[in-house]
Amino acid sequence: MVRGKVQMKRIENPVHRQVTFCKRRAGLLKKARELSVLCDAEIGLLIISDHGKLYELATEGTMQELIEKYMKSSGGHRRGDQPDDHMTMEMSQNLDVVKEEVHMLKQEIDTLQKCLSRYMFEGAIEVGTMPLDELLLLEKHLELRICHARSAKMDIMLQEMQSLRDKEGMLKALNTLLQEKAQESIGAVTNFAPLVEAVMPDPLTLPNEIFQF
Amino acid sequence: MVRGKVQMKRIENPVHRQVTFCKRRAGLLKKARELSVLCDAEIGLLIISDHGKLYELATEGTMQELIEKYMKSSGGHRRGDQPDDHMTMEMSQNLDVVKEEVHMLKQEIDTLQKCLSRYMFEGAIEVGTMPLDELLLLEKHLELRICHARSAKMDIMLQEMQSLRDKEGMLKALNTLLQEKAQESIGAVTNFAPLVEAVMPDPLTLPNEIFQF
DNA sequence: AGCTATTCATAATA
DNA sequence: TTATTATGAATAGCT
Repeated sequence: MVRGKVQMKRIENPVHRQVTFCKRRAGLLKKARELSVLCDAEIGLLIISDHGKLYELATEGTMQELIEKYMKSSGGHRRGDQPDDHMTMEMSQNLDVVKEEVHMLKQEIDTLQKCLSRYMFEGAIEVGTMPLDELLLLEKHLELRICHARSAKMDIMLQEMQSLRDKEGMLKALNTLLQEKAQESIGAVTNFAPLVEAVMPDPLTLPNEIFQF
Repeated sequence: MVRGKVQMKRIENPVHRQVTFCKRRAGLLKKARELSVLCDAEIGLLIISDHGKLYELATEGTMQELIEKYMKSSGGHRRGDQPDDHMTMEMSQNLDVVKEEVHMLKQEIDTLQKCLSRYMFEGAIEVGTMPLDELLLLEKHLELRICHARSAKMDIMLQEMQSLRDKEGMLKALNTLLQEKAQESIGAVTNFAPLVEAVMPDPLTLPNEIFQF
């Protein structure tokens, strides 16, 4: 059963990965077909597994035809309007530069993801290898953060308490009013119990000491 | 809300169709990216709406590269190609696609960096805006991590204590040995004070209760 | 664009 | 692979 949110990173266990690949591939193909039918869209889907096996879906005609169509609509360039040599060279250089940039960016993302997952999840794993001074620093850092978190929590809870006290005041006023009205209409009848407090002790009027933070 | 099973046929109402197309297209692209990441698969996805608008996804490199790959692995029958023109067109399309990718990657880096700095340093800054449930979760998470850090610290300190006790034992043995030798060589002289303990009380022999954790 | 009540997809497991 | 099932995700119908 699905425990917790699924981590969006490569599944390292090969068996799990294979099973998940099977299932999600089926799901993806199904969704693609559904979108195609429901919304009258043309869809081409290529999936190459990590073992290099190819799966494909083309909702209308063949993949070849779809690729032809793609070439036409995505580029705007057709066979015929040839840019001159200068243009071609410039594009080629741009392409290299941009591809290089993509590579760098991907590396950066990789690093950041590792860092982040270390900070978010693997707190337990690497402390075993840390020297004492770093551990003391980490402990201090965590204590500080927990302090901040608790203080924020406290703020919220105090706000809520205040709002509850406000409600208490309003209810009490209402209570008094109702009591007066009741006594008015009943006249001679005395010792009429308060309407709200007669039912049960109002938790809002309990002493504040019960709030343990 | 979703009433009953969705009929798997073209949605006739153009507005509904457009809305559904948007939503499901986003969902399909997301699922495709997830499959690619989780299972290390290479995926190409082309969607052409009923109005002829093109949407695409290539998880690794460009759509063109993927199509090349597809051509090879699926049979490799192409029509008579004209390498020069084809090459030019491909580069031009590559450039657009790769630039798009750069944009996406930069956004991802931005997100990751924000996340990371939140986790590393700015614990105090954004907790003020977090809802109570997230705060409680954060507190728990931090408590767990501080537990691990403390346990690691404790391990190191216990190891050090053990090593100190070992040293204590060795020194005591040495002390005894020296004392015997001294008594041997001096002979008749009695009440010769132990060599080490005469200088100052050995801190290693103090009771263990001074270690306060 | 957001918001929910639902249906759907799927991770872990066998 | 397939089947099961507890859960997280996706989304249809409305605002």
